[in-house]
Formats: sequence, structure tokens, C-alpha cells
Amino acid sequence: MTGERRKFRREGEERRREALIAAALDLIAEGGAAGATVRAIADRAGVTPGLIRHYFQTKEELTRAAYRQLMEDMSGDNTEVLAAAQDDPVARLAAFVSAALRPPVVDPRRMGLWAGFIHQVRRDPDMAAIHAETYIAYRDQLQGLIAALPGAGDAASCRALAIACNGVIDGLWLEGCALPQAFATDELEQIGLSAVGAITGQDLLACRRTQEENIA
Amino acid sequence: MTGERRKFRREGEERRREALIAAALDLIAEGGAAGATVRAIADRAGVTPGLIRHYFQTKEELTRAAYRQLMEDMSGDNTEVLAAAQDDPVARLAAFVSAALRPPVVDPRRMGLWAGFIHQVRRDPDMAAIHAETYIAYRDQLQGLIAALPGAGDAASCRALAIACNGVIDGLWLEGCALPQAFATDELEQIGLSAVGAITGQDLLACRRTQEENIA
DNA sequence: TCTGCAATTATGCAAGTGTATAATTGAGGC
DNA sequence: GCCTCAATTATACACTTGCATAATTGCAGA
Repeated sequence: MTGERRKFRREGEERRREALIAAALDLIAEGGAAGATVRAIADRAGVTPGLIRHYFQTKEELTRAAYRQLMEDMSGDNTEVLAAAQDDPVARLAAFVSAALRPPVVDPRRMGLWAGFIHQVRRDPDMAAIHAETYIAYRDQLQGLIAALPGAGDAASCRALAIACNGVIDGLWLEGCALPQAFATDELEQIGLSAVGAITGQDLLACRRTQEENIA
Repeated sequence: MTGERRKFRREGEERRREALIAAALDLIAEGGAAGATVRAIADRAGVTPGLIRHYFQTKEELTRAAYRQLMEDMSGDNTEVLAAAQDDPVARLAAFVSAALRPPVVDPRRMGLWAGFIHQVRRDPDMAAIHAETYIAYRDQLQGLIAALPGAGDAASCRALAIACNGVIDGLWLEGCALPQAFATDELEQIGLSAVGAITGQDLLACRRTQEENIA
């Protein structure tokens, strides 16, 4: 009958912040911003709502932190892919495209996050800045890969090709996330390699094949 | 001091439903589902909240109706484009791609709508059905255009090409909506024509150019 | 002009929202 | 072991949300 006060463990600030951010991202991915209420976030993080206010002055601040982390993670994935890739420019481009069109990048969860944040990104200048920065960085990476290809043109033409390739990648990514069961394994990846190859005038498919044989 | 009761005009059921749906779409496009509250929708439609319940049993029903109308409008645009296009298969494909990569299809508002609905579409089976139907119809149109090209392959290869082209179109559309000021006029369209041309092995750019000269 | 009814407004309510603040309690240093 | 203090919980509040229901009123038909 006595209202037992809930037991708890003290955690370091960093771990609690991470847990709260992870919970927020989870919920946004699943149900959009609407589902990520303060109480739901706290609940998923195994904590009571009041604690959020202890680590974040406002819910908006938590949202911003979550978005920042999401974007940083995605950027990190990209640079990781390039760091692990070979020296051959064609192989590097192929690896970049492949990575974007297979799990874990192709994932309904990511699309949910993307859609869940978009409106807030538009309204909040801070989030807009994060967004623009990450996007441009991604396309610049792509443009750099294209500029390194044998027989590459000038900067302007590389930029146009980068936009086109980015479009292909984004679009296929979108399709893969939205309708995961509509594609066979590797189908999306091969279509992407073939399309980007057609745009840039390289045989990325063949390149990628030998590359994977080497690994095996 | 007397609380004046608000004056109003009676309208036909159809016009009121349309007005409410339009208001809902407006608000979702601007601020996502979160901004489209019953009160905000009624306000924008120039009506009091209670009236919504008179035309829609629940808010969810209004949302579904709005989504259905959005999808029908978009499908209508596509068939219109094809109806107005020439007979030459290459020109038809080029017109299809062009239309998708210029206003009013490329429009931040549309992207806002798309993102605003995604999570509800995932949860609500009715909306999911509408979504899948429209998407497949669009890709089938594209596949039909590709199959009609000179030297087209079998159905399977046409399907793969359609997926790739759809990816390009979606991706470029996304970029154009998200960063409208990042591209010069027609830049997106030309990139799209060139990329889809590269994928399908046709010179859509040249084709499109002569086509527009004819109109002028 | 009057009358009836459906379209519309007004009001109210229970549940959920973010936030503020006070009350507890886990755990490290002495 | 105890004390301290920050980490955590509990409670409360003002506001918004969707929905229900009662009160009005525009307007078509007599």
C-alpha cells in the first residue's frame, strides 16, 4: 500500500546523456517526432521524466543533441568506408556506392529518422546548419572520388556528376528503405553501381566483383 | 460584453470537405503532422473545430482522406504529362523525367508532405495500401516507357532499369526539394536527363532540346 | 413571412504535453 | 559508519490535444 519509491542506480553524466539520446532516436525512428514525448523517452531510457531536465535544459536541446549525434555517426561511417578502401580510384568510388546501398545504411529506421527530423531541421537554424554541413561534406567526398577517376573533367563537370551520383544513391537508398522486400539481396547495390558507373563512364560492377573476390 | 456568436455561411458538403483537406495538407506540409492539430486545421479552413467532426468521424479519417487526395493528385499529374507527350518513345521518357524534376513537382512543400505522412503510412494499413499502389503504378509507367525504347531488353532488365531510373528521379527530386537554391534553373533537369539517358543508353538531353525548340 | 432542419458554433472534458520544483537516496570521501 | 551532495524520483501545474455534446442560426421550402 505504501507508495514505494523507485530504486535507481547513479550513472556517469556521459552515459546517461547517451542513453537518453539513443532512446529519443529510437522513438523518432519508430513513430516520428510525435512519438518521442518526454515521458516515452525517459521510459525507454529506464529513467523518470524529470531526469531529462537535469541533463538537458529543454526537450528541444535533447532533440538537437540527438540530431547532431545522428549526423556525426553517419559521417563517421562514410569516412570509415573510405579509410578501409583500396587506393584504386575506381575501387574507392565503387566501395563508397556499395556501402550506401546495403545495410546498415539502407534501413527503414534511418529513413524514419530522416523523415522525423526534417520539419524541425527546417525550422531550427542550428539543426539546419548541421544538416547543410553534413550534406555538403558527403557530396564533396563524392566529388573528390569522381575527380580522382581516370579521365576526369574539370571541377564544374565533376560537381555535376557528383550531384547526379548523389541523386542516384539517395534515391536508391530511399527505395531500399521504403520497400525493403521489393528488392533481392544485392539488387539495389548492383543497380546503383551500374547507374553510377554509367554516369561516370566506369565499370564499377566489374571492379567491385574482383574487389570482393580478393576479400574472399 | 455580449459574446457575439460568430457569423457563418453554409457550404455544400463537398466544398467544405475539400477546404478541410486542403487546410490539413497545407499544415502538414509546413510543420509536419505535429502542426496539423484539429484547431489549426479548422482555423485555416475558416471554420470552428467542431465542424471537422461533422464531416469526418475522427481526425484520423480526415488524415486518410487528405493522403488519398494527395496521392491521386500526383498520379493525375503523371498521366497528364504522358497524355500531352509525343509518340516517340524517347521523347516520352524524356518528358516524363523532365516533368518530375521541375516545379511544381520539385517543391519543398511536396517533400514536407511526403515526410509528414511517412510514419502514419507505416502504421495505418489503409494508408500503406494507397502508398504501395501509387508507387508501383509510377514505377510501372516508367517501366512501360523504358520497354518501348528502341532496343529494349526483356521484362526483367526493363524492371531493373526502371528501378534505377526511379532511383535517380527520386533522389534528384529529393535534392531539389531539400536544397532548392543549390541548383541553377534546369540544372537538376539536365542532370536527370543525362543520368537516365546514360542508364538507358539514349540521348535524352538532345531529344529534349529539339522537343522544346519545336514548342517555341 | 414563417418554419424546420441540418450546418455550424460554443462549451466542456479527460487525457497527454513540457516544465518547474520539492523530496528522496545512492555512493564516494572521510 | 556516517555525511554530504549531486543524481534521481515524485508531484504539481498550466497548457494543448482530440472528442463529445448542447446551443444556435443560416437557409430552403411552404
